[in-house]
Amino acid sequence: MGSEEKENHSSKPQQNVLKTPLKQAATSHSVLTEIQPDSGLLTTPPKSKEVPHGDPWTPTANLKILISAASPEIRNREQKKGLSDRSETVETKHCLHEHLSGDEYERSQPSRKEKSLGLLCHRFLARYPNYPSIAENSDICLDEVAEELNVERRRIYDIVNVLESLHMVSRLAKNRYAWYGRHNLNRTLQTLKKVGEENKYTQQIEMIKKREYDFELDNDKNEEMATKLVGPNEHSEMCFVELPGMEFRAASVNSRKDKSLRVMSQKFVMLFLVSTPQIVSLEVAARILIGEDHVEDLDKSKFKTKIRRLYDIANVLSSLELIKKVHVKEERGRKPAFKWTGPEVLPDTQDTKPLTTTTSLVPSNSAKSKSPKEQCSKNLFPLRGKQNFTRHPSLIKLVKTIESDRRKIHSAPSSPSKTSTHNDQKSSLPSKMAQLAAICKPQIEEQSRELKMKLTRSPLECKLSSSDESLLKCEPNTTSSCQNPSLVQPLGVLPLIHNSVSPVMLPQTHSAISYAIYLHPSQAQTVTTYSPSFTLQSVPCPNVTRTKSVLDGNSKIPLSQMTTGQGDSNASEVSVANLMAKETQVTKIEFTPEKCLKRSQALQENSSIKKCKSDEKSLEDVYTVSNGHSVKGERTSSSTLHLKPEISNFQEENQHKSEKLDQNVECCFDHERKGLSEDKSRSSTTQEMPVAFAVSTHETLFSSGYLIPLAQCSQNSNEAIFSNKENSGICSLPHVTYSSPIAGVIPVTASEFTAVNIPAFHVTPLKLMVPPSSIAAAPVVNSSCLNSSHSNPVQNPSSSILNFTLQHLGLIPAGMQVSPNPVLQPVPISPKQESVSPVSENVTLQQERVFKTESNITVYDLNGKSSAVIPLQQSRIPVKSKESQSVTESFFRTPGGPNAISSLSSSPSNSDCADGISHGNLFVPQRKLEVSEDQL
DNA sequence: ACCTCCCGCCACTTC
DNA sequence: GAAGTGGCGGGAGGT
Repeated sequence: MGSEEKENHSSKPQQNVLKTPLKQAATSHSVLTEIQPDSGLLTTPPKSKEVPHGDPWTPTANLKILISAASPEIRNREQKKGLSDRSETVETKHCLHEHLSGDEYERSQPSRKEKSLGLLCHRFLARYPNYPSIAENSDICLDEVAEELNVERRRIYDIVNVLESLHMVSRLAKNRYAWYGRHNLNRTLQTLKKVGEENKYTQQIEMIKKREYDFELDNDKNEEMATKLVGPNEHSEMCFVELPGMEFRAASVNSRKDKSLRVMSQKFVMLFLVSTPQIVSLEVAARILIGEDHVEDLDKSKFKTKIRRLYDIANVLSSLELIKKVHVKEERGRKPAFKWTGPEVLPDTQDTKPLTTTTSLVPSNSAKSKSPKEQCSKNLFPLRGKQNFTRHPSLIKLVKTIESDRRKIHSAPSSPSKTSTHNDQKSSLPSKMAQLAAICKPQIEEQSRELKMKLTRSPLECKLSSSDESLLKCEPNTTSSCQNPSLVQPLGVLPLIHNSVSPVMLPQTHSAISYAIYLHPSQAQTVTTYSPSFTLQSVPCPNVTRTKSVLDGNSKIPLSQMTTGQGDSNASEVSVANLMAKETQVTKIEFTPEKCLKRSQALQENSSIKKCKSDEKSLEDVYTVSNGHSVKGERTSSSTLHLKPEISNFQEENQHKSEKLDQNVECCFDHERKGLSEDKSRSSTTQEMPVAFAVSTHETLFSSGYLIPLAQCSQNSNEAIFSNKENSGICSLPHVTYSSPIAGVIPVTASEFTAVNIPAFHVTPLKLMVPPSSIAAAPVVNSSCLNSSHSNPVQNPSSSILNFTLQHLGLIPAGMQVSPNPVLQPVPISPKQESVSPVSENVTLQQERVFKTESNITVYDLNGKSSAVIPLQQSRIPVKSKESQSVTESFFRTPGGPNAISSLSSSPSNSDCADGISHGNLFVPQRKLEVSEDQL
């Protein structure tokens, strides 16, 4: 969407974080003007107010404003400079009014329609990139936004709440949210779909429909039955479904969250995802939502209120192009309904496919495998996160300072729990993390040194201190790195990552058990030879994931993958060095190993996946071994959660693209591909990887029954290399939890991150991030030892590490070496996966499923033409539509976007599922419904 | 008359 | 007590 473009510009770098909302107001106005299609406010904003006094740009207010809008940096500057407070803002407005003629002013005051939430949401979305790069600072200051958009903050809450339900934003603090864009969208949708399936929404929908039908027939008995049937599922619904890594924020919001728009929004989305014709009428949705709360009281007022809220949600979802309005025509008349136009969600993939599973499973598992209640992030994550994190002594001081600074800087997060706050911040700010790391690293290092000198060194401390640098560097990456570029969102991931990754695992060879090899960070530094060739530079969060690859003992691992992973890591690093200038997101590189690991973890969590059990065990073993204690439970879950979602996205692609390859491999490749293919410009693509490095796909099968996260190792190695002092200078990051065999696990508190983050706000972020785990792992191998077959300096470390690892594990003969294929190639993104293209306007829904049913839903296009016939209810025997009719989508449809296809494509699977669930016992009379699309 | 849904009151939270 | 959040529903604009 156009939003993306604008977003890219508008999106502010982290620096913006400090920006004062008010100050920007002037700027914001200008921005608004640009953005607002409707607004007649093209006028130049008040000069004096718009630009901070000292601001050099002041003279050409308009021009500057525009520029500032386009240039985050400028805006940031302005913000920093600006001291304006509310009064200023107000004045600015007044000035604006003055400048405008009466007519203009009136025009500026949008009509009711122009004030619609949907439109507002569009403007809001236009301010941020769909796929913000890690480097980009995507903080959302509600005050600023409200001013810029010239709306009351209350409205912004409506938008933000819905976006939050999709994990497109998360609350960082009072008045501040972090913008993730669509990075997490797929994950979220998958999770929601799973939850929806678990909640048997399909059944509920059918029950409600049946009820209605019965009601029409004056059959009250059936209605009662239906109600009862529906009732059982209701229980869990009120919980807010969170993604791993995102949980803290959401949970922290407040006690009202359960009733919040967020939950409603999620449920509403679930309804679409689980229903076969992905059309949900407001009435049904309202009833289900109400039903969950109280089935009995469907009183009109409540129903009305629910409908109102659903409109609010629908407007936002429509702006996101996830749904579009249609009308369902029944005998009674036509009812407002919405049709899912968002990306196809392949929830089952995870379960079905172990490989992909990793990714998909993680998120889904967390949400799905567990009861809805369990899913509630509140219950699950917060504690873990906190518990797991232990603040390194050396950091305490720094942290305190930072925290104090932070308080000064911005209001503390309103979120209830302080702990949550820490977590939130950590998780929420991947990019920030990187920045912070860069900023803090030196400080931390110094402090750590001092502390070391003074304090008695426990082995752990030593390790930590030594590893700090590397760790710091790594973590951000790790977090962000989450294999999927899309997943890059650091926020959510970080916390988990820390947990999971941070533990440094010592290589242990369990003959039969798959395991991850982790080296102690300290070792890594010590042992690792710094390779100059690898220059760690501020890189937009490299996607390097610190994954421990756990492979299925049985599964074959193509060396290529491993190689690929390495290559990726290398490539990512290299690319980083090369591309840094560009600020390309190249850094985002996914590592197969991680995916694998994640997947395995996910599998563990997800009992449903049977194939992976062996993997799971292996993973557990790994964790156990690495940590020395049973950390796996928590960490695994957490890590799994984070990873899964990310992976899931790729999984989808993988499934489509390469089934022949080992799933793990596929995942990796896909990720790589995506990563390679993507540019910033392509942010629109679902998968955010701006730059992907193509890794040679040659499949070398690793005969050993073990899956070793070579890629990770490689990464690690590289990272480890970077971890050297030189590197340390470059990036610093908060620690993650470290586990040493001896010391055990040293958790780093989320607060640390937070603390670290604060400084970052001020400082230009360094982006190089390396997963701690990777670092840890890498260190073991000396670069010298490793370089056996490395044509590229860059690659060498990874490959060497890989070989070393393999040999060490006995997976490969000592003499044998595996070389990573570091071929960097841009990979074209499959159209399908490109979630959104700004430009797209009309999408044709190609195939609607036609069921052999008496009653079908007719889909009408905007013109009132029936474009498709859709079975109102899922029939047991779906027949693929022969008539695929196109429905013109009025809004910002992304042509290539997954949406069009997705919904349709997904429908079959959904129908299947739905059939299984819903049809199993219930027979729902089908009525003939007509669905017509309305313009939004 | 009904559909939409903006608007803002006000309760609840958090600081 | 102030500010931030956001539930809630009156009621107005649209159709």
